[in-house]
Amino acid sequence: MATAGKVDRPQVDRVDRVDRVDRVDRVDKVEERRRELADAALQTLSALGYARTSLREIAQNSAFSHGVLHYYFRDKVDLITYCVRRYKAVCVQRYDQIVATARTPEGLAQGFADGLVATLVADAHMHRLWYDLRSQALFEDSFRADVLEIDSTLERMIWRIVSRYAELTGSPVLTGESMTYAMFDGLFQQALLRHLAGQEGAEVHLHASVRRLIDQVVPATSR
Amino acid sequence: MATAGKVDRPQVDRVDRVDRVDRVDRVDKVEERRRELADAALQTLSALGYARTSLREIAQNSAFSHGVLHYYFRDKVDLITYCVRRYKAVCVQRYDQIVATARTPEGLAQGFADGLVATLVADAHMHRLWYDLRSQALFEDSFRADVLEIDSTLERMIWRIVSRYAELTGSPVLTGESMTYAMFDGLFQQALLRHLAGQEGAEVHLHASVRRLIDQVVPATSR
DNA sequence: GCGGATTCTGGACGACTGTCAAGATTTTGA
DNA sequence: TCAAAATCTTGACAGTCGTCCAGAATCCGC
Repeated sequence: MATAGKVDRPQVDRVDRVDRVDRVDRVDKVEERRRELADAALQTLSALGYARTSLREIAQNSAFSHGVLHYYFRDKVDLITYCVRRYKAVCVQRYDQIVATARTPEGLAQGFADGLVATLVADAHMHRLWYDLRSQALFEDSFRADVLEIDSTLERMIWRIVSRYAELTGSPVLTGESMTYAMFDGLFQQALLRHLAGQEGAEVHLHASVRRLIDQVVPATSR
Repeated sequence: MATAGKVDRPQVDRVDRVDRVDRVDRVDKVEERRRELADAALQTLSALGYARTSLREIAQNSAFSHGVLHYYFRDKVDLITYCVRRYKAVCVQRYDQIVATARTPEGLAQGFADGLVATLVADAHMHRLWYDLRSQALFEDSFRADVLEIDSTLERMIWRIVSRYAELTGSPVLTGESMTYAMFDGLFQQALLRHLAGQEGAEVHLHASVRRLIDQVVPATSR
């Protein structure tokens, strides 16, 4: 009868070690199931888009029936919000491995451009979901806070790469954090639409324009 | 009984002047009603977003009942597609007046930045609809062709401004047509989200970053 | 002003939606 | 092992959706 959201156990008299471990296990289990359902939701959303995704469809892409969604999530907005947050986790881990390795500025720039093109092709459905949800945030303020937070995360991610590049070249970065992100995001979004539309040059064009934007944002030092 | 789409009149024996005028009048009248309904649809869509807009809601924002929509449009996709096309017409006329007047590069750059900020604030709902529909095109290929065409139109519009600016300063433009558009679009989209989220600095930040991007794309000549 | 074509209304349809709750099933703790 | 708690299934609910259609209302040439 109790919903999973509020993990309240009546007998909280003796809070010994065992009980605490139990509770953590319980919470972890609930959280794990939530993640499982959210992943099914993300898969469905990235395939159909926000406007055409129903709870029953999500449930069919999971191992459970549609009723269980209301056991782990208050309502649809709660589920989608959780999905948006989860998306961030998947997203950040994806990008950060790009920066870690490179030592030369050329290697970093090339690795960055390569990485963007690679994820453009490999994760196109996930990326279009992001742009779809961000568009929803223009209308529904339920998602807005989370979307803005993810945007900030991506912003910092781009900034880490660009400022690292500037550090390696010894030049300053001409644009601010958010402006830099906005421009790269614009390039990526354009490439995504073209890629999904089947335009052949999309990937190559993205690669070239990313390389060019890097050089534009941190000017080449003549040496 | 006949639907308005296929304007077929049985008696086409004597195609005289009067008949021809008649037909034109008929077509114009149907087209006018289509535009009227499409405008109601655009108003509704820009208020609610694609996912939450129903045909009945659109009809309520017009002077007609919901049945008439299927008299002038085959189905929902047909209506929305028509709306997307109509959006372009509204859109282009809006921007082109920005360029026409300016004579000095400074005037043009300032007018451009001012214009973008002005439309960001005044037409925020229309702009968020555009980004919403463009996101839909990532999923539904019904809209894709029209969306891509509108994107090209906007691309050329931006290019006209930037290349005119370059012409006035005597410097070349460093980036291509589509890359230039993508970057400005990224800036604008970021500003739109922040503006709708109520962040105060959004407009000022857009203005500053647009000015900066202009100078970045066509380098200042020292003279 | 009449008669046919055009335009519009409003209701009905089947399908689908989010939400909920009663009960079956499984897990858990003593 | 057994009862209670947690978890899951299933069916039902009140709406809303896009679509269609019979007929009312309007327009227009004669």
